[in-house]
Amino acid sequence: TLPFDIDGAVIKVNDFEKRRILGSTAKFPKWAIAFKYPPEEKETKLLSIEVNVGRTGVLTPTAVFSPVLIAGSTVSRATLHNEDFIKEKGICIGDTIIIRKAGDVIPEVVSVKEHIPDAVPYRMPEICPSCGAKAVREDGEAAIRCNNPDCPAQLLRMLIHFCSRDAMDIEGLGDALLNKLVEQNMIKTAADIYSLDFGKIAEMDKMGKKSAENLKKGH
DNA sequence: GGGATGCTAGAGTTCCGAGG
DNA sequence: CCTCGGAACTCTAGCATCCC
Repeated sequence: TLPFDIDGAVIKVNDFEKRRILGSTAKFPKWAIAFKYPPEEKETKLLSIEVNVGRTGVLTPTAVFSPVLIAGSTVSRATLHNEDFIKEKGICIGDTIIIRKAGDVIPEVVSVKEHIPDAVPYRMPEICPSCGAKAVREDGEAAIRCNNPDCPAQLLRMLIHFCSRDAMDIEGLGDALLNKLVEQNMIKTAADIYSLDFGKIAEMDKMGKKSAENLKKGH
């Protein structure tokens, strides 16, 4: 009966002394828990599965589906985590799938509603989509990895991490510019950041001027 | 002012290691 | 064996900032 929308409620122990006794873990109090309403679910068609290479070389499949409006925004992609997740759900390209937004934020593939007549189970690539090296799944692991230390996709991810706020905190050097620098072979290792041609960066990118200034400061 | 880019919040899954 | 903590990875919206 509230005059505004809510997505759930927090249920708490209604006694300060009991709260003190219960305490908390490193992340959450043990005396309160979120109660969320089931998220809105929508049907859509799975168009393709993209495979991305992360910083640690893990190959992560991403579902690309027909855009659907759900929980206030249009969604067209969702992570599929790994090969086991795809097998467990029985996901095939062309399927009608059910998606939702976990916590009203993160797009998630819930299940397959219907297969196309000649559906073929999806198989993860045996080579890295970025560098072409053999992709390996170690015993007992869910992830498939590219172990090539010179893989450009891994290098890019590593650089993004290296420049990020939690690491070297180099303002102005974000995903897009780093992507260009890697594509143009101006960076081959993280250490190359410190021997970049600042003038050239400023020429190739309008944001480059600021990046160059920040890099010089950091240097 | 418009376009490009940087950055953050927020939730869930998986994996790994530590400790009880 | 179980629980916990932390890291990695995924997504979009929306605000801030910068340059032309």
